[in-house]
Amino acid sequence: MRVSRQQAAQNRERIIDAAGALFRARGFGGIGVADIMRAADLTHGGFYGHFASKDDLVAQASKRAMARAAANWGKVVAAAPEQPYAALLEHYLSPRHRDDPGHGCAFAALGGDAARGGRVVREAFAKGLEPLIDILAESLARLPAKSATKSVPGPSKAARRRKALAAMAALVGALTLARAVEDEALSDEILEAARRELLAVAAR
Amino acid sequence: MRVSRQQAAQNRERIIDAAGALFRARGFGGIGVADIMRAADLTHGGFYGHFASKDDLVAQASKRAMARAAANWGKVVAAAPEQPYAALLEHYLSPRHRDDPGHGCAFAALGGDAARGGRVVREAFAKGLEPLIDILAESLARLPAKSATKSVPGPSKAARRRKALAAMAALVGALTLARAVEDEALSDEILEAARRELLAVAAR
DNA sequence: ATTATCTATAGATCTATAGATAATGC
DNA sequence: ATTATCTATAGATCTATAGATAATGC
Repeated sequence: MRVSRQQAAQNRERIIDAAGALFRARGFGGIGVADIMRAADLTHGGFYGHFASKDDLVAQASKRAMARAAANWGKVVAAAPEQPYAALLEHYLSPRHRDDPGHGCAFAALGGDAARGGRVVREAFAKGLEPLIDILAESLARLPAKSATKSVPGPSKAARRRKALAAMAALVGALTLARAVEDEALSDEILEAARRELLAVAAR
Repeated sequence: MRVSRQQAAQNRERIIDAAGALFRARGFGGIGVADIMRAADLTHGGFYGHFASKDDLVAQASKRAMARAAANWGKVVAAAPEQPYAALLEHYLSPRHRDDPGHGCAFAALGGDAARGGRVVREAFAKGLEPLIDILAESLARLPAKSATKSVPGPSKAARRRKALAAMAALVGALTLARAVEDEALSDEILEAARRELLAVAAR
């Protein structure tokens, strides 16, 4: 039953990936170690050879989900060099993202859980937020000027970071609300309102 | 050990209030029926005389927390008739609110949990959102005009609702993020950024 | 020989129920 | 007599660990 060192390392990766999806879909407390191991095609008992505790896995899986998000955002921005900010909004606030929390943003799916979590988990969330803020700030700097006649200087670096933090909050909140309400028309309305207002603000 | 009909009704209220605080502080799954009953100074077994199930209590407690929020927002707005929107932002995005989730906004504390919850819970969240949106929309309509010279018409009713939904998303997201990150400076920065940007947008 | 995984289980906790108890309210 | 609450417990589930097993890698 024993596997090679390389295979064991791959198994560990599979556990983290399975956990990332299951935690986002069901919450940190909503899924057990046994179920995660089963999803990774391993048995329950093998878990503690890979991780010190469930909380350890929670932090690892959260970190990876956030790093994946940053990579994803990078691709979205690169694919729309003319209007990276609008592309990010479209990407994040889509019904598709709303309807698949297991493969979506960890802040929207697990922000509330993280708030009640331990120090290690909350540290991971603090670290994982920064790259996303950077991408948002960068995309805000590349907004098309509203009128070519006025050549006002763009917002300062501090202002861009501030706007990026506020935008991130709006994204996370909109997705959270859109998922929390049973009413689908209301859910769509929330996504649409956030998309439109964020874009209007950025166009200034 | 039996109590009067009136006392029993009061006991029921105490259970709902205790649950409201404990759920917001620890999540729907993070606290058990026995603990809630203990917090209400009752024994575990008595619970099922008052509620059909834990999920029933989850919905009741969520409803009450949201109704309380609406009443609270109403007071905040009434106390600052000159700038109700700014007062709401100040109130919601305060470190005090961030540091006491047990007595704060149910959407920020339990939005993620609700998204994974049953139909009854999600219906309660959809219903509970509307009064808050109404108060936000109303307070947005009473914004001081930026310049008295231009007498532009205010935003339409539909536009106010859209702006209210986007603002609500930003509030919930900012509080969620501020609570999820371990870094206190970053947490303060998030609250401050959301406060400032939301106000700037509203002043247009 | 080492070690990645498996089987089995201890110990804790959680929802829900059954039956007993005792005070209220017709 | 009714019923609000209590005690006690069934049955399920969850984290973590102990010890066995079997294939890898020195």
